[in-house]
Amino acid sequence: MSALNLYDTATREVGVFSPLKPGEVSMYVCGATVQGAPHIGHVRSAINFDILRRWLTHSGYNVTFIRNVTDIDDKILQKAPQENMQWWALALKYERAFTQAFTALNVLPPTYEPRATGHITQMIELMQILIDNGSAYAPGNGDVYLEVRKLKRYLTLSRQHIDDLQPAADADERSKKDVRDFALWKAAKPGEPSWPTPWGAGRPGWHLECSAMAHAYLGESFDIHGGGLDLVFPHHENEIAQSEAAGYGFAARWLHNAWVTQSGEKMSKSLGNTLHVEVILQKVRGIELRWYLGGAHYRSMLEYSEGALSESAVAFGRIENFLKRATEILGKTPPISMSEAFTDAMNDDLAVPAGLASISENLRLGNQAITDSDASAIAVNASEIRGALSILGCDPFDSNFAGQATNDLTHALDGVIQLALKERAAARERKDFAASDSIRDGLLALGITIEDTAQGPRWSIMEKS
RNA sequence: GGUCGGAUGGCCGAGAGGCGAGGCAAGGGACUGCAAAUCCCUCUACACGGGUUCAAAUCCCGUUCCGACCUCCA
Repeated sequence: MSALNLYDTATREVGVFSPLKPGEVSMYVCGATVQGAPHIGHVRSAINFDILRRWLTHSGYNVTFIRNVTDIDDKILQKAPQENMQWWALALKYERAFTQAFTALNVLPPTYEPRATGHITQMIELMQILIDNGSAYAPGNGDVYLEVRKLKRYLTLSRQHIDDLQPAADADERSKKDVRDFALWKAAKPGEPSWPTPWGAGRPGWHLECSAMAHAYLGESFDIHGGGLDLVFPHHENEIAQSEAAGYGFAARWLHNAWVTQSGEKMSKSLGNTLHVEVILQKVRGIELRWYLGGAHYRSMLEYSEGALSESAVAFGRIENFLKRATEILGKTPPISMSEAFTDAMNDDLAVPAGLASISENLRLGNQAITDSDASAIAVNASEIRGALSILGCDPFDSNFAGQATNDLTHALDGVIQLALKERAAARERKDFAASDSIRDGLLALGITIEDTAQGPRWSIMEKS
């Protein structure tokens, strides 16, 4: 079996993944700033890292997966009065919206999901270390800054040079020693929430929380730090700066997912071209949206289009249909197994598109096996498809997606349809095709499709398109 | 100005020196009373101009166009 290779943003190379501790993987992924409803770009990121996590777990690692929630920041404070809410109520409202979206898309809950506001103590401890060792300074107005010129190295992840950066818009901060210095802690303005610190009351700067929380749950060094490509600078650079200045090793490997775009442009709140998960889920099922978003390579931009989404949903339906038929023929849910082709694809920096090609091959062979009534070939291909789908988080047998499959109503419905099919069979027997077709058309009008197979007619309920 | 990504067939989307990933659509065929589903076959590529090489979509140089980040972002 091939070994897992992963890209590293820091080296810009794909290399063999070997964890710091054998058998254990520690992962920190930057989660949402809960200031609005999740759009499909947000959940794409979550899905990408969920696939990585599932693959690591499948590969035998014990994965500790931390994904934070940023529940205090400028935008949250700014939006709260607009929605006529307390900032903390707004934050929790959108945190729930994210959780709901993740559940609908079968994103596994993280091992732990720390909130920034719950880790002020750890942030103060970190700032104390940074001030004590001279890396940070408090000018006395309640702010605390990291002095970037003192760092041994800075901007190595994004490979920029400090003097080449465009001057910041807020460069007129007089209390900063250098305009590039960034805030660890922001002094509270009147009416803003604040927490007391030795340097004055205020609230966390954006970057500090991730350094503090990664340290709290994963220690001084951990295996993988992930997030969206747009976090490379400044967020991740500043996390590195804080953590390394404190003497920590921090992340051994950096993974960044690319964006969902529309007309070539990144989906973002400021552009107003966002597509909320909630809205898309009125068009396709969660499992289909996940199949679409997870199908692109995580480092490739995914150009959203409604056509591509619905095409993708149809393609997924074909796979589901095969699994359903295979299950009927085998008389049991096919067990999960992993094909070599899919394994190799995933080990090659999570080459999901190559993995999809292997699923297509399984599907073709599986359908052929149904035609040939070759039960063992049906079983092999169904199991391998299920195995691949389970890693992609799109296993239709997954209890997160099941539920709607079998219940008393379906059972009753089956009985009713069987009655109709019996009438239809009789009509076909006497070559009264007008009658048999009117039964089929009648069922179709109710959203029930009839297919005649070698094993007899089978029915299914049409999915919403 | 600095840093970085991209341009592949009608469409979507991989690949990163040699065998044309895969899917959708299209055309043909098999199966079927007809459908549906499924299978088989066929077809169309690497933005442009140079170069390196026995061999370039892939490497190098240049050009054009698109996009991202430069302290709000997944």
